[in-house]
Amino acid sequence: MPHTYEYPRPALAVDCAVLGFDEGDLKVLLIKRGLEPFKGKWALPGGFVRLDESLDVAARRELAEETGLTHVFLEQLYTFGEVKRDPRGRTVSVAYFALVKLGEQQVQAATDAQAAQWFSAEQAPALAFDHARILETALGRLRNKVRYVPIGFELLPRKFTLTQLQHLYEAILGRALDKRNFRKKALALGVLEATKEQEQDVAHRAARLYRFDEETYAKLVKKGFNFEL
Amino acid sequence: MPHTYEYPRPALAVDCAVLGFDEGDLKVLLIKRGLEPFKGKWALPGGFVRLDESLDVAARRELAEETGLTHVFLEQLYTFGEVKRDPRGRTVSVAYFALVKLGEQQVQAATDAQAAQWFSAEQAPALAFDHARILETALGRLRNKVRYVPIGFELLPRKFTLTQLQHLYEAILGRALDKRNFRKKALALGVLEATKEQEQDVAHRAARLYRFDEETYAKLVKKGFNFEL
DNA sequence: CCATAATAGTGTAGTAGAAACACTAAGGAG
DNA sequence: CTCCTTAGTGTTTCTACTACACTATTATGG
Repeated sequence: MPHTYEYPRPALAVDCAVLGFDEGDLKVLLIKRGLEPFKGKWALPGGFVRLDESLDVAARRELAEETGLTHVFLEQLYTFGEVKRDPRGRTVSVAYFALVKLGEQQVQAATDAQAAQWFSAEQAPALAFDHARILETALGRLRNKVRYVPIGFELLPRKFTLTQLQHLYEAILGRALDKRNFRKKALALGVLEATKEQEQDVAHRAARLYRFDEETYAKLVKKGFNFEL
Repeated sequence: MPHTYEYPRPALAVDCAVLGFDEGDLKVLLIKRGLEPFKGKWALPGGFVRLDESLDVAARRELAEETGLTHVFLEQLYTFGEVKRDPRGRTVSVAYFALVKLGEQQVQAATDAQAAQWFSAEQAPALAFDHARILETALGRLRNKVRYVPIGFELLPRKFTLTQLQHLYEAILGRALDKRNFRKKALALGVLEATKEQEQDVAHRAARLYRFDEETYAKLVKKGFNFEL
C-alpha cells in the first residue's frame, strides 16, 4: 500500500546522552564534530535514522559508529522537535539516554567524529544544536529515576564497594548522604550480594566488594517491590 | 545552509492518547478512521507533522481538527518507531498524553475522522496500528505520574468533592483507598481550597465542593515540595 | 615495630508518616 | 417521621526515616 501522504517530511535523527561515573562525579561522552554545521564543536553522538531500522537500533548503531561503545544501558529519553533546532533545515531528534560502566570499554572516535571524550556532566563545554537542553533532560531523568529504580548499578563496575555506591548516589542527587543509613537501606533492598573479595591496592582498611544481583532483582520486580534508595 | 543528508526519510506523525474520567472510570477518546488503512477502525486521534510546526503544536492541531478539543493538558509521552508499525510505509509517531476535564467540552468528529467517541480506557475496542500499545503506555504514565504530581485535577471539573477525587485516584491506581486517610492526606497537601458551595441535586447529604489552588501549588513547587497522594 | 593516617564497618533512640479502623451528621425520598 | 444514602471526622499502632559517634583494619613512614 503506497503512502497517501505526500507533504515534505522533517529529517529524523537520534542523539545519545551517554553518562558515566568516575572520580566522584558524573561524566558525559561528547564527540567533536567533523562536519558542518558546528564543525569542531562538541556534541552528543548521534545521526540520522535509516528506513530499515527502528529508533532503538538507530541509536545503538550511531553510538557504536561514533564512539565504539556497545552493550550499554539505553532507553528513549524525549523527542525534540522545535522548528529551528537545526540550521540545515527541519530536523526532529529522538534523544536517548545511555549509562555506561566507565573503565570497562574504551571510547574511540570514528566516522564523522574527530574525537570522543568524557567531560564532567555538570560543567560540559558549549554544545552544538540544542544538545545542552538534551543533556539537562538526561540528567533530570537520571536524578528522578535513580530514586525509584536501582539504575545506579549501570554506572558502576560489576563489583563495587558500598562507599563507591554511596558516592555515586551523592553525585547524582547532589547532596551528602548519611553513611549508616545509606548502607542499611541499600542492603535492605535485597539486591546486593556480598562477594568474598575485597578492594585491592588501597592504603587503608580494604572494603568488601558487592555485586548487583539481577536475578533477585527481577524476581522482586515481579512481586511489585519498589526500590527507593 | 542546505541539508547535506539526502537519504529517504520516515514519515513523522503525532498521536494523542486523550484520557478523561467519568462515572467512576477512566475513558479514552477514539476516532473512527475515515480513510485507509484501517478505515472504519477505532484509533487515537493524530496525523502528520508539518515542516513549519513543532511537535507540540502538531499534536494540538491534530487534536483540535479531529475532535474539536482545545486547551487540554498535553505532554509528550513516547516516540514509537518500529519499522513495520504502519502498513503504508515507514512512519514514526511521537505519541502525546492528554488529560481533559470531561463535561466541559463536547467532542465532535471532523476532517478525516468519521466519529469521535469516549470508551472505557481499560476495555477499549481493538485499535488501528500499534495504538493499543500507545494507550497502554499512556495509562502507565498516568498511574506513575499521579503518585508524585497532583495531576488528577486535570481530569475533574473545576469544583469537585473529595469523594470524586478519591474515586478518581482509585480508578487510576486500581485499588480501594481508605476514606479517612485519603482525605487527611489530600487536605494536608495544602493545594485544595474549600469553596462555600455544595454538591447539588443529590438524594443524600450534600458534599462540600473544593477547588485546586494553582497559585499555592506553584509556590509550593518552587519550594521543592513533592506531592505524593 | 610502633605510631599515625585513612577508610571500613556497625546500632540505637527519637520522630514523623502510613495504615487500620467505626461511628455520627445531614439531607432527600417515600 | 422513618429510612436510605453519602458526608465527615480521630486515635492507636506500626513502620520507616533521621540523627548521631565510636571501634576495626590495613598500609605507610619514622
